[in-house]
Amino acid sequence: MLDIRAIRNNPEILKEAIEKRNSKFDVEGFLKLDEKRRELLVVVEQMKGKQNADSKLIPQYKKEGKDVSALMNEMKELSDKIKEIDSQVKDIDNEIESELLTIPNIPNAAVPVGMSDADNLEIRKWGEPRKFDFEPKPHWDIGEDLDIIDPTTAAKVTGTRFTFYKGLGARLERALVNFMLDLHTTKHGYTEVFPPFMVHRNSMQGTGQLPKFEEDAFKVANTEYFLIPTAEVPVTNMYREQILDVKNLPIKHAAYSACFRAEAGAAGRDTRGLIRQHQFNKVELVKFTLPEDSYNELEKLTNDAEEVLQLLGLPYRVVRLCTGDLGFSSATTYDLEVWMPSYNRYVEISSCSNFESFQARRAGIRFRRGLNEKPEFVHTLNGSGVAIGRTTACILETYQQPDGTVVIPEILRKYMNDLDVIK
RNA sequence: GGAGAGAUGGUCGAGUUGGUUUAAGGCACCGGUCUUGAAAACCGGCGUAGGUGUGAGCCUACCGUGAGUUCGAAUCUCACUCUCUCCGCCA
Repeated sequence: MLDIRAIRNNPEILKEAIEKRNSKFDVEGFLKLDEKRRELLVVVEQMKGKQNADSKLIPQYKKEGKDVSALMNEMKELSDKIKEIDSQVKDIDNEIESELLTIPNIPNAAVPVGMSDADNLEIRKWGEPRKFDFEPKPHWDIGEDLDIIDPTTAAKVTGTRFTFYKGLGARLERALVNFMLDLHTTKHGYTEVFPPFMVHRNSMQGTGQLPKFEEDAFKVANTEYFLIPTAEVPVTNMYREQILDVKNLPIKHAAYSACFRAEAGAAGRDTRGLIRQHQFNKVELVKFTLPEDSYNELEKLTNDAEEVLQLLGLPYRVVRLCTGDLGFSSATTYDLEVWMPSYNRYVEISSCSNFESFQARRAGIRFRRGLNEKPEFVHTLNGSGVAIGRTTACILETYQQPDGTVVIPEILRKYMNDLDVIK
């Protein structure tokens, strides 16, 4: 959510941001509404002032034995008028609030202007995609041949875009979770949390999934709960409606969770394999920082995620998302894209974003610089560190051998009983 | 799921025959006086949000959330949420 005063004082910035994002919003109409609200407020607050003052006279007059019926009548009339204007103000407030919730964040000035992912800017590359001297298989064939990934049974039990991991496949998935959590908690200084996998509506609104993108989420029937699309939601909302102690900043959390996404609108895309599932595993990194530190912390967070891929020996590149590809809540996003042999291109495996105060304002996450200072909004950041299912897919493809077996990356072996090959 | 108790500013806590409570008071915290320094004591300050004004300031709202009664609600009514205690069920 943006600061309404900032919009009022500088509407051009918002108009420009909306256009760059290739989005739509009636800024002028919004400002008119805001103006109308303030006009009404001036009137009604003055009336309330009179009401407060006059109502003090009533007990006084009564004590003096005066007749108060005329005054009472007068005040009844005033009260009715106040109620009427109050309800108008309330309607406008609700409208302003719901419009504010649909305005996307303002991209940082360094974000390249563009229409789609084709306009994203490559920042750096790490590693060389492997050259195969045999015909490499996609991970879904490797998984089926080794009997470690089984979407067919999942389709029978649940439906499409779900999978069973079996045997060493399940073990590999679990090894990756442990490896990533260990790396981030011991070497990078994040505190581990294990969050609820369902949250209520306000939390979804706090991080920006609602109200605009409800069709992307799974809602649990007969409850007001949503399955989390990412651990970002529960972990960021841990501190909602709270004033944080500046001494504790930055707060850094690493969280494993299953993630649930309806993937509405993705029909026909990535239908095979682990790339696009309704349920997948992810280790997420979340930070709460001082406003002046957030961009520096974004670099560090991105590096923390990159190290996962480096240690696993998976070639990747870092791109800076352009305005047209940037997520609704984000001011700046780096995507990590890992080389996926079956796709013959880089595929997103992590998304590291600085939301600045956008989520903090929605969720009411603040800090105070000093005891008598005004509370300010923190900056929130998060990034995948990294998506597990896509990592599994990439390992199977990258480390496959001509005989159909898969070499386990060195760093994972201690998480897999020192096994070196899946066969 | 059943029964009961509760929810007031950073924290503790008063206020519930509706009207000088204008949310008292304590603690914590901040500034000052005193002191070699500190403590104590004393004096002053100290919630959030919105509006308005060049400005000191002024006004309005907020006592878990949302409706309602009333000229007037922290206080009365209704619904809901959450917390605690006990019982039941359960991994």
